[in-house]
This record gives sequence, C-alpha cells and structure tokens, in this order.
Amino acid sequence: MSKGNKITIHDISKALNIDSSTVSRALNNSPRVSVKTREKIQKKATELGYQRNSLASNLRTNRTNTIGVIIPRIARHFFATVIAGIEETAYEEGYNVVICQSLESLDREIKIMNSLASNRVDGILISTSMETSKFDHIKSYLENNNPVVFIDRPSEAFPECSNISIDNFKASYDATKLLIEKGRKHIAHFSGPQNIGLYKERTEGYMSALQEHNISINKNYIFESILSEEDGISCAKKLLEYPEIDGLYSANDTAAISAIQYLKTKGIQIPKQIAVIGFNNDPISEVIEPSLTTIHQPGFEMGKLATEILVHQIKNKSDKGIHHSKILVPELIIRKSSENE
Amino acid sequence: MSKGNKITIHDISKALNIDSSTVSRALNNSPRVSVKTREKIQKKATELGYQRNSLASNLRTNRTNTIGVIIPRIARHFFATVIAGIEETAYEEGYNVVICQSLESLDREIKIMNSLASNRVDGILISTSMETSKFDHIKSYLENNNPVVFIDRPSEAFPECSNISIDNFKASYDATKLLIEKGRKHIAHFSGPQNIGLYKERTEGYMSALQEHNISINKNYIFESILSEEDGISCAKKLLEYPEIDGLYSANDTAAISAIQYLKTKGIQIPKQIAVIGFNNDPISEVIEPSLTTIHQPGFEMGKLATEILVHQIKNKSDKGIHHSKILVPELIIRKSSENE
DNA sequence: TTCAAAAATACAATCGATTGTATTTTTGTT
DNA sequence: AACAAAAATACAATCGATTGTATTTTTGAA
Repeated sequence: MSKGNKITIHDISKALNIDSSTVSRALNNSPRVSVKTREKIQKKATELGYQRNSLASNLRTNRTNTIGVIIPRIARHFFATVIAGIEETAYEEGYNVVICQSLESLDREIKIMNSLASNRVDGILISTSMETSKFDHIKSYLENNNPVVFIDRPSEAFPECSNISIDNFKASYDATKLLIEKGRKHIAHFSGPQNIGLYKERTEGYMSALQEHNISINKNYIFESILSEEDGISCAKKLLEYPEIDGLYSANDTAAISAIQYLKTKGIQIPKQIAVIGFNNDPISEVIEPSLTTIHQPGFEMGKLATEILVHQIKNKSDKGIHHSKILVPELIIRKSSENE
Repeated sequence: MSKGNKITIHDISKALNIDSSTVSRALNNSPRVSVKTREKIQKKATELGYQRNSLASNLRTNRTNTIGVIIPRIARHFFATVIAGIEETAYEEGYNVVICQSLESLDREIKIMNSLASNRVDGILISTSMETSKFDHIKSYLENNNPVVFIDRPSEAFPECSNISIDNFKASYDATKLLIEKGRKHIAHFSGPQNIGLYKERTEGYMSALQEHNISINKNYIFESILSEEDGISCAKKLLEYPEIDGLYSANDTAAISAIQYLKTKGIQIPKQIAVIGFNNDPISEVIEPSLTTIHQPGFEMGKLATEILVHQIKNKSDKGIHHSKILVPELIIRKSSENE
C-alpha cells in the first residue's frame, strides 16, 4: 500500500471477487448496485486507501469538470476579486478551477491556452494580455467546440462569445466630470495602451466629459504608458512641465498613487493644487494620504457572472453561438484626493 | 473538424496509412521514426489541428508534469511573490503549476488535496491553513509515495519532508530589539494564533528580546487574534487602555496598518507616541503615513527553492525520506514608523 | 548478388475507469 | 412450484496515447 502502487478499482474487484464494473458503479453510487454490495465495496475502498484516478475517468467520460482561467496577474487586487467570484460559483456548480497568469505576455498566454486545451478543460474564462492582438490561439480553441467567456477585456473578434465587462466610458466620464464640477480647469490624463479597448474607452470618456463641458482637449495633457508604478512617476515629472494643471485622472490606481507620492515629494499639495482620481479601488487607495478617489469595479460579480454563463454553455453545448454579454456599472468612490476640503 | 470531434493520433494514422504507434513516436520526436515520415506526420497533424490529449498521455505514462500548489490566499502579497518564484522554476524545469487557495479552511484544504491527488499531480507544495492541526490528508498523500514540500508554515509532523521557512524568532527578536534601542519601554505585541508555529516563534522572539534587555513581560500587552484588518482595529482599541504603551510590534502588516489608521483617528501620533513595526512588507506598508517599518520575507526565493527541491524529489523518487529544509533570513526594513524623527 | 546488421515501421498490450449489453439471481404472482 | 419481471451482477469494448516486441525494409560490406 505504501509502496506507491496506487490502488485501482481492479484491486478492489479482486479483493472482493466482484467485477470492476460493479465496483465502479458502486463508487459512483449507481442505483444499479445493491445497497449491501455498495457498502461492502466502499468499505474496502477506504480500507485500501483507494483514490479515483481522474485521468482515466476524465478520459473515458470526455469531461474534466474543470474550468480554466487565464488572467494577466493574480496579484492585482481587481483580478483577485474576480477569481474569488469565479471560484465561488464554480465550486457551487461542482467545477474545479485552474488559475493561470499570462503576466501580460502573449507568448505565455498561448502556451497556457494550449496546455489547458490539451488537458481538456471544459471551458475557459479569459482576460487577454496587453500584448494580445492576434487571436489565433483562441480561435482554434473555439473551433474545437469549446466555450470561452471574456472578462474585463472584451474581444470584438468573436461576436458569438460572451463578454463580461464594465462601462469604462461612463466611469471615466463621471470621474472627469467630478473634477470639472470641483472647479478644475486643466485636467491631465494618464492613459493606458490605446490598442486595448478598455483603455481607449477610458480616454474617450475623459475627452467626452471635457468636450461636453466646453473644455478644449489638450493633447499635451494626455500621458500614455502601461501605467506601472514607474510610469506614474515619470508621467508625473512630465506633468509638472505644465504648471497650470490642477486635476489628474489616471486610468489606474497604481500610476495615480506613485504620482501622488512623487508630487508630494516635490511639495505639490494634493488635492489643493492638483486633485487626483484613479481607477480600480486598490486597497492602497484607501490608505494613501490623501485617500484616493477612484472607481470600483465589481470584480466579484463579474467573476460570478462569467462563470455562470460559462457553466451554462458547458452544460448546453447547443447554446453555442448565443452570447450573453453584460456590461456592469462601476462605482465612483469619492475620497479626499478629489475634494476641495 | 469544427464539429468538436477532436483529432486523435488514429485520425492521423488513417489519413496517412501509418500505424498510430509511429504517429505517436513522430509527434514525440522519437529517433525511431525517419525524418521523412516524421515531417509528413507533423505536417498532417497541424493540418488537421491535432492537439495531444494529455489525459490519455498522462494516464499511460503515469506522470503529469504538473506541480500542485496549496496556499491560504493568492491575494496576499507574500504568497503572490512565492507563486512567482514557484512558477519561474517550474517552467524552467518543464512543469506546469496548478495554484489552489485554501482560504485558511482545513475543509477546503482537504478537498483540494484530494482533487490534486486524484488528478495525479507529481508533487505538492503546501503552506497549510490556519485551521490545519490534523494532517491525515497529507499523510495519506505521502503514503502513496508522493513528494510534499512545506513552505512558510513548516510541519514537524513529517520529519522526512523538506520545509522552506524563515527564521521567525530572529526576525521578531530584531524588530523588538530595534524598538527597545529607540528607547521604547512598554512594547505591545499583536500576536497570531499560537497553535501555528510561525506565530508562536514570532511571539517568542518578541518575549526573548524583552527579557534579554531586562524588560519584564506584561501579558496584558500581548493581544492575540488572527490579525485581520478588523483585529488590528479592535486590538488597537484595547491597547489604548494602557496609556503607557509606547511601542507596538505586530506579527503582520495588515493588523499594524489598520491599527495605525485607527490610532491616528484617535489623535495618537505615530511614531512619536507609539512606534510601530509590522511583518511582511506588504506594498501598503510603503505608502501608509508614516511608512511602516516591517520585515521582508524572501518569498520569491522561498518559492524557487521549494520548487527546486520538489522537482528534485520527483525526479529521484529514491531520495524520499531525505529532507533538505532551509531556513532563510528575513530582512528588517526600517521606515518612519519606528524612528524618533 | 547475397545476406547480416541496422533502420524503419507495424502489432498488440496497457494505463484505470466507464458504460451498453448480456447473463444470472432474486422476487413476487398465480 | 413455475415462470415472467425486476434486480443485481458480469462481460467486454472503449477513451487516446505509449511502448516493448515483432516484422518488414533498407543499407552496405563481402
């Protein structure tokens, strides 16, 4: 037993002189096995330390009861909440979850996708990497009749797939509007890579709010980067070249926070001189001083919703081709960094 | 092809009129297949969109090239860095990684363990949950001749297993000593569950530093909890009942940070009135004001090291029973919360 | 040209569980 | 007691890939 030779149903079968098919059925609580035999078999199974070999089972049944999840980075607060939502729903529905991080690399994303496919997960939830502009890997997975649901970063490439996202335009519009209402006239924007729809929408929301309030758009006030901590600092440096700037809307918290810290070292008073709004509601945003006004994305619900849709598609393969996309509404959380005391 | 009927080696075999064994060997680049046939087969494979069924392959070979990882919570900064280290080494060595979070629940930990075992992962890296005081699930996994390496929360229950941990005693001792050297006389301690070795060691380090500096230990100054955000606040409340307290060493950053925030609302000046040191070097610790003196654990290296050992054990099953435990040295990061200006 | 050695390929069993069908046993009715 | 129906169990094929052994083909030296 402790020799590492794993116990199989055939071992139980031999030990009790009962056919392995009956053993299999007994262990799966099939009504085709009498209660008496079933109990005998289950007792022997625990006695021998039997543990089902899922590889064999999944191979035979052609199902793994497993959902693959591909996200850029598990350490990011937003994605951590998405995962929590995914796991909650998945476990309720009896599915296992395999979490993989692409680290924003297309190459890794492709490798992960192949690995999940070859391990025959029943479906995939994906938030594509920043580098993902080709979709061949997703296309070929879909062509094998596997369901995919996109989270947070929707893909126009597959109209038959569901997208769970938020209204980035509106969130950005509202954030920028708040700054305008607070009397800010020269509002800068830290924007993300414009090839990613989500960041493009955020920039558009910003611009639209300015326009509708008759503030002309100054391209010099828009600083594009991948919004890392370092980018926040270097963009803040550039921002200081325009002393008239009195407001900043950053497309994520990371850059907003490092910018605030840098600006404070330069003696700039936040929010008095420059009011700041971020995006994501990272835990740090509540702790930094001044606390950061930001936009909360309902990550947990997004995860739940995406999983519900995916599970539905797994269970009803015929439903393929019908998308159930949802655009959720994020919430503007007003803290001190945007207020005039 | 797009009907969802996955292509197998037998489809390729029929299409080319070559035996499936040769197809299998060709796809695995076996030298037993001539270059000419191999290329023909590989061409046809891509043409048909073939993708290896890992379930079948793993069942046959009795290896999955996969490492299971069980940790309490992926969202915690320390564990996120551990995972980064694990993934880096694992991928270098050609292993996949399955990450699972127990959410500090023994029940979930057991379920995950069974699932990983039944999916026949080649080995498991585990940081046990706070609730884990029985080890039957680990024992039975080990008895099946599978390797396990413990990370961060070592287990004395299995002397044959490797533990990768840090010197919690020394780290705590050093932190407390720093507070003493800064002239603090009445130092409180937020301690974690004492049934967990790691937290016990931290408390002992604290006590030992006091003793060696001839400061008597006041049990009232030790506040035990699971060190959540809420615990930080409630312990801080209790701490205020002892106005003489002028120093605080918390066994994690989370509690230290929420305590600081609470104390600030009560008009307490940090570090002037109470100097604070945390544990973990969470990203927030750098941002909070005053920035938090804390202890950095080398999570990335711990992950790498643990994975190296596990992979070694997987490859050399005979090595079982020889442990290669390592105790790494954490680093005290001195910031403002412990300084006298 | 012949033939043994080497190279290439084919055959067939196997991994462990599932499941449709066939067979045996039990049950209950007359 | 006889027998059909129902219940319980056994038989055997299968999922897709791997691998030891057997067979066929090719190569090259005599």
